[in-house]
Amino acid sequence: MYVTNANQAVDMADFAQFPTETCALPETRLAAGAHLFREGDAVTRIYQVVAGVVSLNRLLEDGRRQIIAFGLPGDLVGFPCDGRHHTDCEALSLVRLQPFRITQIDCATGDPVLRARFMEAALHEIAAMQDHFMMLGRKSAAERVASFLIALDARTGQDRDGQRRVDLPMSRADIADFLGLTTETVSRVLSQLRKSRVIALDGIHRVVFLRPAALRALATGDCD
Amino acid sequence: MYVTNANQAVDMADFAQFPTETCALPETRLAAGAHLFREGDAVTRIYQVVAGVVSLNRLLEDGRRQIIAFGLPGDLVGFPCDGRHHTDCEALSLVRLQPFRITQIDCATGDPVLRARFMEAALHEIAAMQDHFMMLGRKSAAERVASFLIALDARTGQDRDGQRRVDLPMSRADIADFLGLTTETVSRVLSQLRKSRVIALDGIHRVVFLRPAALRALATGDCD
DNA sequence: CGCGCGCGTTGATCGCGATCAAGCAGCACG
DNA sequence: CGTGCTGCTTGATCGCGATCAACGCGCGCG
Repeated sequence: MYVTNANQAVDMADFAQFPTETCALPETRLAAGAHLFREGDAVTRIYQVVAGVVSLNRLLEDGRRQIIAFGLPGDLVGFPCDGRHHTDCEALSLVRLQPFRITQIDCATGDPVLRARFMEAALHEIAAMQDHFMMLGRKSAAERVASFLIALDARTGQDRDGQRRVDLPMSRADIADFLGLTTETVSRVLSQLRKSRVIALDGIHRVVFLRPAALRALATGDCD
Repeated sequence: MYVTNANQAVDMADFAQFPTETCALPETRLAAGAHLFREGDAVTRIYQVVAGVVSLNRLLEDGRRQIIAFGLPGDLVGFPCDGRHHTDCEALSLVRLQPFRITQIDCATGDPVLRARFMEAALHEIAAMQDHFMMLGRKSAAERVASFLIALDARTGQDRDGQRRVDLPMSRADIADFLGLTTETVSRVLSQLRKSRVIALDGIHRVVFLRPAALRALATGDCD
């Protein structure tokens, strides 16, 4: 499920473990920057991300962008509504995808086990989006960035030398558009966290958690 | 389909038209201010709002509140995630509700038609939330209020003397918590729209659209 | 009728994050 | 090796919406 908070970190990877007979469609690849689908497109497939990262975007006429969710390995993307996609989906890196025919989801026909999984994924996505709402509507810039790092850590964080490390596979602009901020503000908050020894930056795209408790307190607003 | 934008205004009222045998549960009522369920509660029922309005809320430890959605007549509320509710649900007025057993939704057992309706409702909710994201992340205060009025009009607006009218069944504080603003800002924006003759206020809880086109332009940011 | 209370409105000020701008680091290219 | 480009960082300033405060209005109640 989508990058939003820790309790969403249910492992969906077993989706891919369905026998290929039920999948019936070969894995596809997408280069960084390419679009998997766009808002308004008719939905014929839904996809499970096998490797890489995608973003689900909404655009306003004047160019303002909001990233609804990042799709990480295990996530399902492409939920239809009235047969149409309601976001753009863009690859942020080289992405491998397992497609499923939308007809396999329809209630009349289709595989009941796959359908149940699909339902479960949709309900998890709703819960994940609810956390994201709190972030966008009520949290400060620092709280948003801290929440984001913690959510990403819960999904893809690694242990190394007893410290948590997390890769940021997306640009600062992508993070900003996800959090409802600007790239400048994201950069400033990360610098501030670095200066106060809460995190360290190991290159642009890797964060080391030096004081995870402080980060967690910041994320939930308990720091006052 | 929660109050979010016009293209969500699919009529869900036919949910209630299922023969009572499939419902099997009697309609319930809830007084204004009472809670239907709270975050963390085990999910045994989902509910369709028959009359009145409910809000789905998230709270932060320090009291900050975000309203995820308003549940208007026809809407389904109480989507489970891992068997738990992930929001509070509070009645904003006297509410009538049609409960459904969650077991009727499970894939193994349960009514397939009801299950398909439930799936459709969940997918619509996802799409509606995506619009709300753009609102919270990227729109100005005036754009948020205008978008809200237009979305509410699409759901519950009335024609009267050739003018659209819409009731606001919730308080200014509820609107503010839905839009990620403060009550003062909501009040100021409404006053501004009134002074510029875009809307008129017929009492505290009713808005008349004087210049719907201007309101629509404001909502989408086309006014520049 | 007087009073208190909750909710909404309006005004004054503050501060966070956006905006505008400059500089820097990494990297592909000839 | 130099050059240009792109993405990230940092600084200076601005403005929107939050905050703090006062007031008005409707309404229930003694």
